[in-house]
Amino acid sequence: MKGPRGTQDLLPGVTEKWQYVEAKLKDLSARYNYHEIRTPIFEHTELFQRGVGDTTDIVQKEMYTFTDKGDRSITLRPEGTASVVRSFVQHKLFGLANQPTKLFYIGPMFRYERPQQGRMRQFVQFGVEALGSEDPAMDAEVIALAMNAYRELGLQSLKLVINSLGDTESRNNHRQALIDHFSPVKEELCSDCQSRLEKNPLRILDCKKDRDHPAMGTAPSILEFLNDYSRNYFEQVQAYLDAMGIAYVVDKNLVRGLDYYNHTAFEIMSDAEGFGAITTLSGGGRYNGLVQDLGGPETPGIGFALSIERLRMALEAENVELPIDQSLDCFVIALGDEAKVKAAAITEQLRQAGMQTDKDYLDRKMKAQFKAADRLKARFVLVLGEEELENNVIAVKNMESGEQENVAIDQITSYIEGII
RNA sequence: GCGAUCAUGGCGAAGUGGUUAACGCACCGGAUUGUGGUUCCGGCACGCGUGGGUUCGAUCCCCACUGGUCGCCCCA
Repeated sequence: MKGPRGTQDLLPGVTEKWQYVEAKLKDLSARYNYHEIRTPIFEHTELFQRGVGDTTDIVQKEMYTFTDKGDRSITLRPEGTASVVRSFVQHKLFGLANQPTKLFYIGPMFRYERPQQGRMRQFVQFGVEALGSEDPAMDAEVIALAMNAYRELGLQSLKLVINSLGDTESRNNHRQALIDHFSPVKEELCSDCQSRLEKNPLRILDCKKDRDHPAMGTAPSILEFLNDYSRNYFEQVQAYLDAMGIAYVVDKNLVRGLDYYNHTAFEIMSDAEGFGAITTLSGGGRYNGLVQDLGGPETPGIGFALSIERLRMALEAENVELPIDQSLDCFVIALGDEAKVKAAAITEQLRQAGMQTDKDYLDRKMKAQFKAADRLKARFVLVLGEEELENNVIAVKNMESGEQENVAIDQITSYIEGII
């Protein structure tokens, strides 16, 4: 038996790394005053159709959708924002005293795709959403948080790319201009671009095959279509980033795959060696119309999401060692039947006193028990044999120094507490 | 969804149309009747992703399926 395609089991040895990363992200969120929200991993299919957008790849071909026993169309969430906004509206969080509402989430997402390194059918995203503020400083805060998530874990080779998609008006005007621009030469474009023309004309600008087509150079840029408000907003976001000392590049061809984005869009990519075709670590942007689209009051929002899998890939690509303590305080060795019983009691006593303690359960020879203790990185080995039992002591060996001494059995816990 | 490639013990990795499927690491035991290392000796795949087919006979040939990886698409 194997797990379904595109899924993975996280086993002891790596779960510790995940826990470390997750704890870091939660700590980071707390410092920026973002609070955790947990939403269901499945939702009504309609939420994503309306929220993410009917024309997106996610909705058109990547969703895990099924009908439940009550004949409802259900979808495993492919991303986090739609659910968070739905919850924000449903529970009327816009009415709370503290605004903007700053939320973070972490959990599994599902997309039906052809898996490869860094692209899973079930993957874990951490993301934040700030709802209720249309301040360029808010955009900068979210970007800063995203960058720090990587920086604080030790990553160096990062590239922050930003762009503005403008407000809805700017965006739609630009889209139409692109369609007008490329339609006359549609037949000369590659098949991908011909379908992009309807779906997502901005993508054409990114095409590798049609890079040299004459229409490329003359294509209208989004920046030309930004109205005054949009242009000014984008400039202010950059001013805030500059003030915070966050380096970025503006890429006017940066397009996000989800329909709800407007104004600020950004992506963080890894420059590290050994990254394949997939270099995007996280992405986000502003979505001022989404709350209203999902039935709430007109409320601006901005957020981003990162994949823990890709974050961990980046850590490995940059050879970042996470400071994970895998040692054990004590390992108790028993020799003889009588000692075994006493050793079990002492082990339990040490554990209750807070020591990470283990013992042998395979009736191994003393030598083998020492090897086991060594493998487990035990700091102290406690040996209880017939001699010790007779004298009511237990031998305590410091595995690092090699020193060993006998300690009275009824003193053992306080003795260990004293030296640990 | 399209194209390519791969699949042998816990891990890495040889291999051949035909008696007992190399080797390395790890693990277990012994040399060393109670101390972690080294060395030496021994043990460890009724089995070569799954299911069919070809054949006197297949881990090795063919087909399908499943899964991994890479590229495209797209993204996190």
